[in-house]
Amino acid sequence: MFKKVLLAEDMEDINKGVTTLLSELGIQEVQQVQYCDDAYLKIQKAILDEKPYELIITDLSFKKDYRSQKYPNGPDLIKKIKQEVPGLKIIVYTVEDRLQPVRNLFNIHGINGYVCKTRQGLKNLSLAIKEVFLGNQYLSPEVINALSSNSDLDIDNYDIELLNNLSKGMSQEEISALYKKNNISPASLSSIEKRLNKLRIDFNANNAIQLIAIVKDLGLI
Amino acid sequence: MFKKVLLAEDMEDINKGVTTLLSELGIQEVQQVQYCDDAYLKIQKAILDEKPYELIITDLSFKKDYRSQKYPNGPDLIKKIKQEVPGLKIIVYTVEDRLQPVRNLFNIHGINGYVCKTRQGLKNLSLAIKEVFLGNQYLSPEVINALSSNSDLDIDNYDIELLNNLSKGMSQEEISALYKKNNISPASLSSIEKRLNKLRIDFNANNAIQLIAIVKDLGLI
DNA sequence: CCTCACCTTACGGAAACCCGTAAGGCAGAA
DNA sequence: TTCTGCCTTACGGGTTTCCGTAAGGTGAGG
Repeated sequence: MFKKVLLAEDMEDINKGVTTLLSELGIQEVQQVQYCDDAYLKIQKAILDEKPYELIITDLSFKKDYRSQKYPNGPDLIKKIKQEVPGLKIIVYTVEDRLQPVRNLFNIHGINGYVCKTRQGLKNLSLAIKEVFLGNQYLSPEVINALSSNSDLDIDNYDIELLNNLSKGMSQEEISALYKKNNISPASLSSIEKRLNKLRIDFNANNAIQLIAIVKDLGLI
Repeated sequence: MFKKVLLAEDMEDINKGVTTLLSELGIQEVQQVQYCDDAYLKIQKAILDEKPYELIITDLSFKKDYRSQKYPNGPDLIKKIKQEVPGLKIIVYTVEDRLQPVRNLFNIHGINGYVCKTRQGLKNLSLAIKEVFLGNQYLSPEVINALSSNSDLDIDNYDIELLNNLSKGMSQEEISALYKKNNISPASLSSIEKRLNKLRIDFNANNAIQLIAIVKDLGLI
C-alpha cells in the first residue's frame, strides 16, 4: 500500500472523514492541506527532502477566501503537478459528476482515479486507492461512462471556443472577424454558421440560445 | 438550547462532523437521516408521539440513487415542512452560494438560517443555531447580501418563466402564441421583446444568447 | 497526372431578433 | 369628467441568424 499520501480538501468535516479512512487503509503518513498552493509547496518540499508523496487526493473546487492563490482550484493544481511530476498518482474526490470535465481530467491531464462524493463516496475512494496502487485507473460508478468512446460526440477545442465566444455575446460576424485577425481557421462567417449548425444538431437544439443553455448545463463551457 | 434536532444530509462524512458539533453544543437528542423522505416521516412521527423536533438542519442537494423519493431534495422537503408545520425552525447547510436561490428560500419558504459549507462552515453553523434559537435569522457571510433589498433588480416570475422558455429553444413568436393561448399577460410579441430588452440592460447582455448564459451562471434558471 | 472526398468560403433568401416610434387602454389624481 | 402616467400592443425597418446551394482549395489514393 501507499506509504505517504497528501489530501487537498478545503472543508474540515470531509477532510476529517477521509483522513480517518486513509489511516484505516494502513497508510502510515497522511498529511492534509486546505489550499491548493499549500499542496503544491508540500509536494515540492517532499521531493527536495527525498521523501516524495506517492499519491495526491484532491477536490476540484476550493472556495475562495481572503488568501489569494496561485492555483485557485483543483484542475490548476493537477495540471501543474502532472507537468512537473508526471509519475505522481492523483485521485480526484469531488461532487462534480458531469462527464465532460471528467473526460478532460483523464484525457488531458492524466489523472489516475476519479471518485464522486456520494453516500458511498468513502467506500469508492477506498476502492480507488487500491486500484491506483496496483497501477490501474478507477472511476466511480456515477461517471463510469465518461471514458467510453461512443459517448463522445466529436467536440473539439474549436467548438468549445466558439461556444464560449457566443456566450460572451459576440455575433457570428464578430467572431469571424476575430478569427481572421488571429489567423484561426476556419474563420469565414459561413464556416462558423456551418459549425454551429452541426452543434445544434448534435445537441438537439432549436437555435443558438438553446444550444448555449444546453452546453452550460452539461458543463462544456 | 434546542433539545431535539434532526439532521438531513446524504453524505456520511459531513453527517458525522455535524453530529459531533451538535452534541458539543449541548443538544441532547440529535438524529440524522440520509434521505428527505425519511426526514419527513420522522418529523411526522415525532409530532404524533408529542415529542416534536425543534430544529431541522438540511442540505439542499441530495444525490439520486435507486430509492425513488417523494421529496428528492432539500427545497421540496422544506416547502412541505413549512406548509404543514410552519413553526418548525429550519437551517439550510449547503455548498450552494448563489444569491437567488437563497433569496427564494427565505422569502418564499421562510427558512430561518442559511449556512454555506466552507472552511468555516461548522463554526458558522454553530452561530446559526444559536441565533435561530434566539428567534433571529442567520445568513453566513458568503450570502449575507442575498436579502439586502438594493441588490435585487426587480425580476419577477414572469421574467424567469420567459427566460426559461427562451432557454428551451422557443422563438419569441412561439412564446407569444403560447401566452395568448394560456391567457398569460403580457402576451404580445412586442411586449415580450420589450421585456427581454429590459433584461438585457439589467444584466448587461449584448443579445439573448449572452443573456441566457448570464442568468444560467447566476442560477436564475 | 486525374479523381474523389472533404473542408472552407461565398452568396441569397426566409425567418427571427433588435430597436425605435406610436397608438390604444386603463387606473388614479385633479 | 379630464388629464396623466403606465402598461400593452402594433408596426416598420435594420441587423443577425438560419438554411440551402454552389464554387474554390487541398490532400490522399489511384
